[in-house]
Amino acid sequence: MTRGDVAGSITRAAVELFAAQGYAPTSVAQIVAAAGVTKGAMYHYFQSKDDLLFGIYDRILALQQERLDAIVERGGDVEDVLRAVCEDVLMTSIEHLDEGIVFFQSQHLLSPERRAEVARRRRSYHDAFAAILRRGRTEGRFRSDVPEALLVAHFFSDVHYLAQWYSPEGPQSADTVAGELAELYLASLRPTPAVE
Amino acid sequence: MTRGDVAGSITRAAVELFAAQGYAPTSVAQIVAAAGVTKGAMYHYFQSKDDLLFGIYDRILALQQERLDAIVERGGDVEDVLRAVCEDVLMTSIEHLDEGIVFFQSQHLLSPERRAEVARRRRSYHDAFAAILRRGRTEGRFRSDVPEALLVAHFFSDVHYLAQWYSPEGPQSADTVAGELAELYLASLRPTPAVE
Amino acid sequence: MTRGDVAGSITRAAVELFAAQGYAPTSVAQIVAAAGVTKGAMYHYFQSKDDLLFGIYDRILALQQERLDAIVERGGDVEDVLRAVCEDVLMTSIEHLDEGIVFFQSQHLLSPERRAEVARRRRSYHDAFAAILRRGRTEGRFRSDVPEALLVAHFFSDVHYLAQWYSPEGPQSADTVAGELAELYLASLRPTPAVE
Amino acid sequence: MTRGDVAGSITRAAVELFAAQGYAPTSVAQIVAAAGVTKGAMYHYFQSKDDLLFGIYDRILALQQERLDAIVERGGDVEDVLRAVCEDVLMTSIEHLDEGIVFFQSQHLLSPERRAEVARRRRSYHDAFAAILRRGRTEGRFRSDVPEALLVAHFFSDVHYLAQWYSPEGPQSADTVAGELAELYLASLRPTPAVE
DNA sequence: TATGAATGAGTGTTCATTCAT
DNA sequence: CATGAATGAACACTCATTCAT
Repeated sequence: MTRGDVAGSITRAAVELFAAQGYAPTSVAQIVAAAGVTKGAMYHYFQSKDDLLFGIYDRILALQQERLDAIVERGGDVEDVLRAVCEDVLMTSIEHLDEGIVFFQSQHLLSPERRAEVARRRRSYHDAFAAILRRGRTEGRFRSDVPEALLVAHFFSDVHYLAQWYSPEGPQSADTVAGELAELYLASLRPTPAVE
Repeated sequence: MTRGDVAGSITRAAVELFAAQGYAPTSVAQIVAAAGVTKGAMYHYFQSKDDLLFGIYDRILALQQERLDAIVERGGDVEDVLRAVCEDVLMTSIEHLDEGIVFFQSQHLLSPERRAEVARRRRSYHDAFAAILRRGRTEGRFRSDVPEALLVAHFFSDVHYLAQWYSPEGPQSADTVAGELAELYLASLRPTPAVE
Repeated sequence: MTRGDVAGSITRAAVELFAAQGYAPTSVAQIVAAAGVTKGAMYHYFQSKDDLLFGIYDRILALQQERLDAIVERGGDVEDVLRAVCEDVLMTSIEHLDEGIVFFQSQHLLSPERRAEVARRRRSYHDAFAAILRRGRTEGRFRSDVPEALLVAHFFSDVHYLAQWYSPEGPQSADTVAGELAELYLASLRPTPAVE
Repeated sequence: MTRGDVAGSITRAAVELFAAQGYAPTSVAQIVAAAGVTKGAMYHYFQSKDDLLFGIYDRILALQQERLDAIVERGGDVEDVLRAVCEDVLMTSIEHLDEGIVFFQSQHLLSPERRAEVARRRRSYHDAFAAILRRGRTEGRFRSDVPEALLVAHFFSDVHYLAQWYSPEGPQSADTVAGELAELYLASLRPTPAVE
């Protein structure tokens, strides 16, 4: 392994182990053994086990915010933008299933300060998502009879839940699943006929 | 506390602590202190910390299966049945938010045998839910262009996610949220117009 | 089980378990389960786990002292008496192999007072044995060139060791082994030729 | 204590405590206190309390096998060889009385795998001893009217029993006792007169 | 006599982290 | 940069014994 990739291989080993066993039951000894380095080396690159965990959150949050910003930047028809965002988030989540498992399972194990930091960044991410919904509602394209927060939650629940049931080895490809879930979400957003 | 409720008070304390801090970081000492009993007493009623955790799963699984069975038993229009089931599951989940947090966060910490037992019972629960979807599709009431498993996941994702965002102290009542999420779900199930 | 045999069945279960696993690793719960009684019942008949252990020593010591006294009482040629004693001790030990294991393995686990009591009674037992040796030496029948205590130890070592190697399922019967070991012992006692 | 002797001082403390109180009643806390180290240090060098116990067996078994092999290697008159072996085993046992106590008292407390390993090595040690007996019998020097296994047991019973009665503070020196016990053993091995 | 829930001090063991080298 | 011996506080769990019934 080339120098400089030490931190990377430690992070990779950590994600895999945290996803498989959970954060708490995974010992630092297991991580360094899996990464093929010594404890001393790990503590050279990371200040603590918590640091390792936060690093995972940091990467995912940065990645997702960046991708969403890029799509919004491109502009276009609001439904097209939303569909693109949804499919992209879903695809990205499927590509990083392990990180997703860790993300949703271990939030409460972060140190309080870092949990707050993660919450802040997720909120700002959800806000960017909500802004698209708001635009669609203003344009009369999305239903306005349910609270915005609930619509946001309704989408991210699918993202969250992917790791619980989706398997890359299963019959459905990642794009298919991403497309279908996005479609279901958009279907539920369409304004209901006047009578309803 | 009345005599005989020792096991109950231990379980209640455990649910609360597991939900707030996670299973692993919660010590048996904390649980018994919160329940106001001694370690010895706890180990008189439960064989292990894992036993305590499994007890929580056991109760939720039994409760949910029972409620779903009762609604299906009553019969009626398929959409009405499905809406009733969805609202009931969502309401029940809101009433037991702590248990829900524990349920989805700590599955991997159960002993392997018990994890398998939980998986088996959840599968049978999801199967009963899927049977309703199947009936609706046969009757032409629900869309047939996405896999059944994905539709099941699309619903339970909302149930799962409730604990992540819903707060009883928030502006929305439990029934409102349950009604709205059920409505969004049913909206996404309706057959798409021919042109789509 | 008839009333009054409760203590007996507890003792039997205890001997078996102590012999198989040792005193310390055997829990009171195991003993009462094996005996088919409750803890309360056990503590009705025995004051403590130590009491149970001492009961085993008490029975063996009483039995052996009694048998040795009876044989000495009968009198006769000193070598015949000694041979009879040796064979009897060996036979009795084979009949109570489990008790023997417990006896030699768990002495140090008795409470100090009881350990002293056991030591006292063993000493008096060994003294009675030594008295026979002394008579044989006085009569010029046994060698006098080694300390008496060593001759006593040389015999009881065989008794002690039986449980380490003898199996009732093995090829040799109890009497054969008892006879052979007694013979070896007596052979080593015979005065050495003048030249030595 | 010089650095690097940590493991040694732990082992020494353990032998002493195990011999005095038995394995089970001796706590790891007692051992580390006696050795003047912390629990963490102990668990750095030993995987478990059982590991500590097995280490004691391992050393004795290796030492004894080695010494016996060396004596046999030298060759010579069979009775001289046997006497040398017996005296050496007895002397070594007296020099390591504590280890001997632990050896015979705590075998059943080893983990099953390790108990099997100890049994295997003791058997091979006894086999080497039996080979000398066999040679003596073939040469007509030792009696052939009792089973070989019983002759082996008859010797090791004395070794085993030493810790029960011999005290270095007593009147007899180690060599005297070793010499006398070896002599008694050899006396019992000599062929009986023709009439028998 | 007998029960069994309850005690509480104690057990062996783990583990994130530190620090002299 | 990296090591690995050492720390020490915490952990889940056990168990002989008691006592109200």
